[in-house]
Amino acid sequence: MCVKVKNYLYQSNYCHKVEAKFTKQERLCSKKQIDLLFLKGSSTTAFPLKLVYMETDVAYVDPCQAMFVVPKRTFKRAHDRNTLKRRMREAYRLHKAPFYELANSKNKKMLLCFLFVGKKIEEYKAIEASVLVHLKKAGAFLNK
RNA sequence: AAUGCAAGUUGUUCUAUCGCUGUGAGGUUAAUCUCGCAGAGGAAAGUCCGGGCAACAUAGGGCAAUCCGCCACCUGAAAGGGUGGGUGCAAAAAUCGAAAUGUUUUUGUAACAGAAAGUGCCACAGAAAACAAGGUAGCCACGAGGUGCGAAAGCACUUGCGGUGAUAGUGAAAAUGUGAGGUAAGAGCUCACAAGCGUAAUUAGUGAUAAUUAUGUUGGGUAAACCUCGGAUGUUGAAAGGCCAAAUAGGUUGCGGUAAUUAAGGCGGCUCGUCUUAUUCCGAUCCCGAUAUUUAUCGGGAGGAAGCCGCAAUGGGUAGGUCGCAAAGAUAAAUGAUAGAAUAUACCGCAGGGCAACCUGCGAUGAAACAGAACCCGGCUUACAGGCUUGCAAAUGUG
RNA sequence: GGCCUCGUAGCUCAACUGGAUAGAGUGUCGGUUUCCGGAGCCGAAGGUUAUGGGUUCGACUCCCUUCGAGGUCA
Repeated sequence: MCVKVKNYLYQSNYCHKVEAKFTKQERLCSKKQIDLLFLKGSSTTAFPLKLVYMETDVAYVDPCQAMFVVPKRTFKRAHDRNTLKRRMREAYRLHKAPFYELANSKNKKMLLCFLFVGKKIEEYKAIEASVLVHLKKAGAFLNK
């Protein structure tokens, strides 16, 4: 009995935690899909970031896949690029849950790509704000 | 005590929440979940060197190419690094001396083998930039010519002739320096001394090298120009290389079918293959004949191929997976984000001490340098906030 | 990850085997010509030869260091 209760608890925890996870399946890795996305996807900007997005019907995409890009042209140092990517990923991870629910309810699948357009290293809060704006816009696209 | 420069060393810690990568155990068919463990530097950087490792090549030797280059010892697999010494150059100080110079000491510095094997180059200026050579500067009046005087010998003057390479001049650099002889004037032309260099011998030293003696010689610089000498290196790099099974359209080969039949006999390794004879078949090719409209159809002969379909094999291409691969380890590339707290230093404020520079205590602020592994090691180079240690520098304050 | 090439006026390129004020076109500025503009003609400015060292009497050139740009690989 005890084990069953424990398992139940774990499952309930899992339901809460899955909202804030970012596993490998949610990352956009396939080169073909990336090429497609940049060919056919539409885009929006809100200052430090730019979002390129697109609908798909690929089987292995659960609700969405996302990737984060910082151009080497503006940031020469590897560690600057790393910090920016980490901040972007973190912001997306914490705020993606409502977007996922929307997508699941509409039965649609999305590919997302966040490009860093700014030329200075931005603080976490600025990035978080722009990610929120982008997610709202993508949600509006889903609603259409 | 503070300031600057150089070298060495160090290059935050703790808690909470939510995560990331790998891995072990457990549950589950599996996806995945839970728990535990591990997870970025002194340079991970530049890729400037040297290895390991891998594949290929390889009788032996040479050429080419690249790298290294005073000596001894220590360290290292090697490149390299360290300590000490030698030589050259530069600076400073001391000393001898009238001075130059020399000697000694200290500090810094050197891609520090060879320019006397050979080739090339050395702008402009200058006579000349290297087997020497020489002018309307200068010096000379010996030789040659001319003029004058003179009986002649000779003397004097002179030179678009001649001699000279001392002086001046050029240049980054000018053929070793000083003195004497010598001479028309001069010149290593001769001699003495000194200096440099080569060779040989002896002595000291493990050695680089130094000293002495003998003998020869006066030969500019450049090897970070080619080059010579000595030493080292086979070539290519993880996109190396091994393994795996799919899909796609070609190529080649084999078998079967489309359509290649049947019968008899011979031979062999005898459920099969092959040969001969007779018979049958043919849509591709060639030849002949007939019909008709260029084309097409029909008949006969030669000939038994090519094409198409299926299966299998083979080699190459496209695109993957996995091993290589790690007590960090991926392949759109992890090692984090947020919140709170602690402390070092700097700055600010207040108080105390001190003649002063400054020091001590309390409060507020609260990590902010350079920078992110991709096969692994060792070195080199470059970047670096603040702390600590050591050395040097010039000037100031106090005692 | 390995390897290779390049960096010169605002721009595009020269400068021989080290030799002297680094040159040409274009652009800029000034003058001239024209009623005005353009074109033409004349003249001028503009360079730390990417950076910092070294070799040499002398470096765009040779050697080393760093920075930046570009290319290439089965």
